[in-house]
Parts: sequence; C-alpha cells; structure tokens
Amino acid sequence: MENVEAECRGLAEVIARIGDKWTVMVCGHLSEGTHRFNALKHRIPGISHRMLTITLRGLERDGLVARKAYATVPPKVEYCLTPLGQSLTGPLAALASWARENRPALEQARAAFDRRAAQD
Amino acid sequence: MENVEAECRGLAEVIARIGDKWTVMVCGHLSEGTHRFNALKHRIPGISHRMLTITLRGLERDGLVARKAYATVPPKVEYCLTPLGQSLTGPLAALASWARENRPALEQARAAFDRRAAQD
DNA sequence: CCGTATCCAAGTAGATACTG
DNA sequence: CAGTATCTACTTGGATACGG
Repeated sequence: MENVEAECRGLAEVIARIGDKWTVMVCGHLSEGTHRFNALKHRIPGISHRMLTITLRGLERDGLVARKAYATVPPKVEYCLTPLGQSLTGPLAALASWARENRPALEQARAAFDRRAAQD
Repeated sequence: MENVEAECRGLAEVIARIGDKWTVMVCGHLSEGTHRFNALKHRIPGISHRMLTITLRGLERDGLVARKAYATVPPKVEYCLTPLGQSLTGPLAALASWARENRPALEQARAAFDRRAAQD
C-alpha cells in the first residue's frame, strides 16, 4: 500500500475518536434504531449517566448521531444515527466480524505468551 | 443485525485493544514488512522508546506481531506481522478508507456544532 | 541497540448531588 | 427525564536514567 504514513494518521484519528470506553456500544445500539436517553442507559450495562451524555454529545458534534428533544414534561430526547453514522457501521461490522472469528486465536496467543513469561 | 449485545462486546474489545495511542501506527508500518526496533522508532514521529516497547510487547502477546532477536553485539531485534496480524489489516484498511472519504464531513459537522454552541 | 524501572503530569471516568 | 457540576481515584503516557 502506498503512503502508509497518511493512511495511518487518518485511521489513527478515527480509532482515537471511537476508541474510548463507550462510543462503539452506543453506536451499536443506535444502529438498531432510534432510542431515548434512558433506553440507551438501560441497554448499556455499566455506563453512567454522565458518560452517556458525554459520549452522545461527542457523536452529535461529529455528525454521527442526531439528537431530537421534545419540549414535553417530563422531557423526552431521542437519538439516532445520521446517514454519516450509518456509513460507519459497515467498516465497524467488518472489524466486529474479525473479532468474532479470531477471538480464540487471540486468547490462545495470550495464554501461550503468559505461560512463557511465567517461566522466568 | 441479531445479537447486538454480543457483537458490540467483541467489537468493543478489539477497539479497546488497538485504540491506544500507538498501536495502529505500529501495525501500519509493520504491514509494509519487517522492521527493526529503531527503524520503527524513527518512522513513527513522536513515539517514545518506552511506548514503542510496550506497544510491541502487547502486540506480541496477542499473537499479532512476531519478535526475532539476534544474539549479536550490538543486539538486533526484528518485528513483523504474524498471519493473524496480517488478517487484521483488511478490516483496518476498510476503516482507514472510511476515514479518508469522510473526514471533510466530520470536520464540517464539528465546525457547525461549535458554531451553534458559541451562540449561547 | 534494545529493554526496563521510576517518577510524575495529564487525561479519563465513576459517584454524587443539584437544576429545569 | 435529561443534563450539568464538582470532586476524586485510576490509568495513560512522557522524561529520564540505568542495565544487558
């Protein structure tokens, strides 16, 4: 491949962007359809109120997620993927697929490495 | 897609694994062929000696990179991708491609968001 | 040349409490 | 129900120095 430097920088930026603790989980659930704030919170085990807010705000800022607030009492806010966000699900699914297929190999490699390291 | 929960967890694990500051850069350069430690260090601007060691050790542990040390003076250590590591470059390239195509849209979305936020 | 250890600054995320 | 602010613990990564 030509121009590894530039390709890597672009890739590194995306990875850095979505590589935090919660972003892929949020995207994954939104890829199934529109969800309310609390619906997401309940479907993503372990996420705090604060982190869900921050994660959604970041995705909204990047144009990957659309936010729609209804001026009702109590408030109701819906989130869904934008077309740009949906276009990201393809590449992510490819990576998820790789993860599923190669997890055993990874775990085996880790175990073998740790066994060798323990022999010191 | 069925089973979003499980797919996301697998995906989240890979992203967490390769989502640190240097891993994709190292993989990108190794995808071009075998390199010595210092060759990598000089090709990856900004990486510290320590972080390159840690990054390579992590990749080696997961079976993505192979390490070959020559008992010479001075020492010589070569790193290259394993077949497993090479299999990861496909999905990563898809993501890099997405990054290249959609960077302008991302930056535009960010600018628009920040402009709206500044209107408070 | 390559690897490791120590120290430390900065970033990240959880808990909690409060607001509209 | 959704969002914000504050405080704090933990993790990450850079600088530096030393060892094989």
